[in-house]
Amino acid sequence: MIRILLADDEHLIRGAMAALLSLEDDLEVVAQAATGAEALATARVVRPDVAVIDLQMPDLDGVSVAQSLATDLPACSTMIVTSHGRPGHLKRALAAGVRGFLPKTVSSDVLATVVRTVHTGGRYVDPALAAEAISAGDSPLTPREADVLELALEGAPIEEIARRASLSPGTVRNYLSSAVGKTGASNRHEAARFARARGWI
Amino acid sequence: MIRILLADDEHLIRGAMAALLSLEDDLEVVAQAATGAEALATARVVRPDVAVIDLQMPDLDGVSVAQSLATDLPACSTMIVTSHGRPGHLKRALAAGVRGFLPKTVSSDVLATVVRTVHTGGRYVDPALAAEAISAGDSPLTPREADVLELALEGAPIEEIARRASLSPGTVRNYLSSAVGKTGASNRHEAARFARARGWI
DNA sequence: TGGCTCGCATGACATCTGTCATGGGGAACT
DNA sequence: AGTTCCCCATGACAGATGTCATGCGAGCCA
Repeated sequence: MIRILLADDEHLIRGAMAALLSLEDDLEVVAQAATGAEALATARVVRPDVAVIDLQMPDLDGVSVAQSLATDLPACSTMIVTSHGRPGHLKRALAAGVRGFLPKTVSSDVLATVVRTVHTGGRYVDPALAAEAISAGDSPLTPREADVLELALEGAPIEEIARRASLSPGTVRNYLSSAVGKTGASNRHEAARFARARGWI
Repeated sequence: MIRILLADDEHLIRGAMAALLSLEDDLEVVAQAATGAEALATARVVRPDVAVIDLQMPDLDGVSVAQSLATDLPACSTMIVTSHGRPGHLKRALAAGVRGFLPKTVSSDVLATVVRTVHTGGRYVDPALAAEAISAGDSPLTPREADVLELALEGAPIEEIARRASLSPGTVRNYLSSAVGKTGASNRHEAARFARARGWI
């Protein structure tokens, strides 16, 4: 019997997935969580065999949870399911030791199969997401460029970005300018959206 | 027996919800669809009692589907479930004749209950979403302001917005300026995000 | 040690944007 | 008929932004 921890902030989805996984004879949902923190806390207590975690949750995102789980409970295999899969997430997830990565568009038997796969030490990444990740390529942004661009996402003026990044406005402008050049965008907002779509920030 | 049509682009979610609804004795999922168009076509054939539709789908969004269903199949009650509920959506949905509006954070028995409620002619709107919609208030934007702001969402420069809206750049700047004033933002990008969050565009 | 890249910063310049004043035409309401 | 609002547009000005040249120090690698 494979013991599963299920984490998803959407109660309906979580309950439904639990119902669905429980239909399988060899799978058992032993715990559920609605937030990242809750998932971590619960996992430490119930020590599941497999953790199925939603990528986007109110507090910690799925990748952070996976990272903590990897060190806390090395015996527990983590897999991530997501609605909107961005290439960067996949890369970060794999780096965090995630063994399975699926979009929610897959069918339920795929989910069950992957649970079994990761439990036996295997890996599974959705082919479509993998292809996307490869075609998106590596981020050409330097770490600081990515930082600054991320702060620019919400449309804040440069001065505020500078404050939040503890940089001078001139430096911020340089980074943004460089990022705009690298993305082929015509201004920082477009660049920020572009980088976001690629999962670079 | 209440006959249900289920539409959601996420296969996993759809299957899981179907499994969950089928656990209820008086509910039966008679059809599923992965896109808005598919949902419409299927509904015309199977004539369900209740249509449970996801708000965001690849082609038509849930509200458009609801609108078509309302004229095509007046006997069919439509309800919408969504991950990211924005006030504007709720308003549009109610105007389109939707009888139920739920976030996916609700529990499964609420879903089943609401299916029964709308089937007997009742209405149900998630209290939290309703409160949000009320507090967000009506859009203060004029139609053209909203148009222009929407085009500004992706971060395009003014000149491109002007071309796409068939306006002069000066006019675009005026609308944006007005919108920025009304939203209390400090630039058009922030204003666009703000308006989007409110469901105004 | 000498390049190399990166982080950080400044200054100058051209362009883009936000703001304001102004005005004409049309629709709606009083 | 007058008032008010919205749509559309122009012009002018200040401030924000994008671009470029330039510089210094730190870390990395051959």
